[in-house]
Amino acid sequence: MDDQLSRDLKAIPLFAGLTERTLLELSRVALRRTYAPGTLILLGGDPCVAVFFIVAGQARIYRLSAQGRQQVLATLGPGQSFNTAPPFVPEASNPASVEAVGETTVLTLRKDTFLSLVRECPDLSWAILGDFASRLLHLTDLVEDLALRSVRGRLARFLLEQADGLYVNRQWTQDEMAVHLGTVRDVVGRALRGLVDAGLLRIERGRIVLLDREGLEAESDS
Amino acid sequence: MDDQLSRDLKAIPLFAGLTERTLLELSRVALRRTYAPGTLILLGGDPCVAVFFIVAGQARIYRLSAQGRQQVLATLGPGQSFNTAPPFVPEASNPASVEAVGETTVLTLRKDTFLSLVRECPDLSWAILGDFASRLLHLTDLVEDLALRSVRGRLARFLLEQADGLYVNRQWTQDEMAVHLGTVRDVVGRALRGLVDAGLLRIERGRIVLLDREGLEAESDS
DNA sequence: CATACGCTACGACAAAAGTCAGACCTGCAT
DNA sequence: ATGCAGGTCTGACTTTTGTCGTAGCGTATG
Repeated sequence: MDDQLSRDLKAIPLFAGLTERTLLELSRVALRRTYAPGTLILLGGDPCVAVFFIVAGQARIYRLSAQGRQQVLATLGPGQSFNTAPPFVPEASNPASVEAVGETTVLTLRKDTFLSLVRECPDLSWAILGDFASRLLHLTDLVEDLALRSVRGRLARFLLEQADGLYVNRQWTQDEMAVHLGTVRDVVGRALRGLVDAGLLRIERGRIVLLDREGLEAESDS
Repeated sequence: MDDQLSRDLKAIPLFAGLTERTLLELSRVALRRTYAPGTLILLGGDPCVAVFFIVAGQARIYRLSAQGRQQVLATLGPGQSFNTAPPFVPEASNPASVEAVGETTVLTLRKDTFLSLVRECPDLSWAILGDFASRLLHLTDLVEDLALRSVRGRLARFLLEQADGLYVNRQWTQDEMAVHLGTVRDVVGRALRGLVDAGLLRIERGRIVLLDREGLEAESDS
C-alpha cells in the first residue's frame, strides 16, 4: 500500500546504507507531502520539528532581511535534504526559510525519529557527515564571496559556475541572480552590462554566451 | 613517556567517548606542535593532509582576498578543532587559512587516520555531527550578516554578542573588529563614531560601554 | 627625555552599491 | 485588438563603503 513511499525512500542517497527492515519502519513514520510552486515549506526562526528530503521538484533555501531582501543559500533538488543540521544542536530553530520552486514533493521525519535513526545507523551518520562537510565548504566559499568580492566579481563567478560549456542556458531572471548574489535586480543589471561592455559575454534571447572565460575568471577575484 | 600527549588527548571534548585503548593508539600517531604568535598554521587552498585540535592558545580561521583583505570565520580556543570538514569530501583542500593568535599548541592527526577513527567510533562521529551542525548554523548567520546587513548593523550585533553585561571588556582594536566584520579599519571607526553620536554607546579607555541595548538591537537589523 | 610604534581621529575623495521613476518589450488573457 | 503582467533597459540620484594622507595620542623602549 505504501509502495510509493518505500520507493521514494530508496531513492534518497542518504538512506542507501539502510536495511530493508529499517526502511520498512521508516515508511511507517515518514510523511509524504507535495507543495504547490512558490509555497513556503519552512519558516526560518521557527522551532525545528522535522527534517526534509526532496523526492521531486526543487526547493530554495534562503534568508530574509528585515527590509525583505533575500539571500539564497542553496537550491536543492531530488535526493537532497534540508533542515538536517538543527536537530543536532539543542534548542536550535530552523536556520532558514524554504520554499518550493516548482511543484515539489518531500518526505519528512520528525526530529527525534531522525536523531534516533542516525544513532542506530553508522552508514547514515557517515553519509550525513559527508553532506555536512560539503555544505560547510560551500558556505565558506559563499562567505568569502560576500565579504571580499564585489557584485561584479560575484556575478562573474556565478556565471562561470552556471555555464554549461560556453552557454548559460537556464533562463535566469535578473531577480533570481540577485537573490543568489545577495543584492538587488538593478545592480545585477548594471554588472551584466558592465561585463558585456568589457566584451566578456554576450546576451542573447534566453541565454548568455561567455565570450572570454579567462577574462571572467580575472574579474571574478574582485 | 608520552604522558603529556595522553593528557592532552583526554582534554579534547570530541574524544570524550573513546576507550583507553583507542586513546593509547592515538597517542602513538598524534603529533603535538606549538606555534609562535602570529605563525601560519595552515594555508587555505593547499591540499588537506591533516586535522587539528587545539590544546592551548587560540587560532584564527580566516579567508584572504586577492587584495589582501581578510574575513575571519571563527576564532577557536582549547578543545576545539579545525580543518575537520575537508577529509570527508574527496579532493577537498583546506577551506581557509589558520594562524596562531597567541602561543598555540595543537595536536594533529593525518587525514586518513582521522577518517578511520571516525568510522570506528560512533561516539566520535556523533560528536562531530554536533560540531558540524553548530558550525553550519553559525556560518548561515554570518552569511546573512554579510549579505543583508550594513557595516553599522553588523557592528551593533557584534558588540551585543561580545558584550559581557553592559561592557565589552576585551581590547578589540578596530582592525580586529574589521576583519571579523569583513570590512576595513576606517569604516569600523566611522560606524563606531556613528553609534556614539546616536547615544547608543560610549567609548572609554580599554572598553566600550553599551548605553542602550535596545537601540543597538534596533540598529542591528540593517 | 626622545623616539618609535601601534592605534586612532579626521577630512577629502572615489568607487560601489542601493533607490527610484519612466519607458520598452514580450507573451498572454480578456 | 486591447490591456495587463512580468521582465528588462535606462539614467539620475543618494547612500554606503572603500581608499588615502595627515595628524594626534598613548605606551613602550632605548
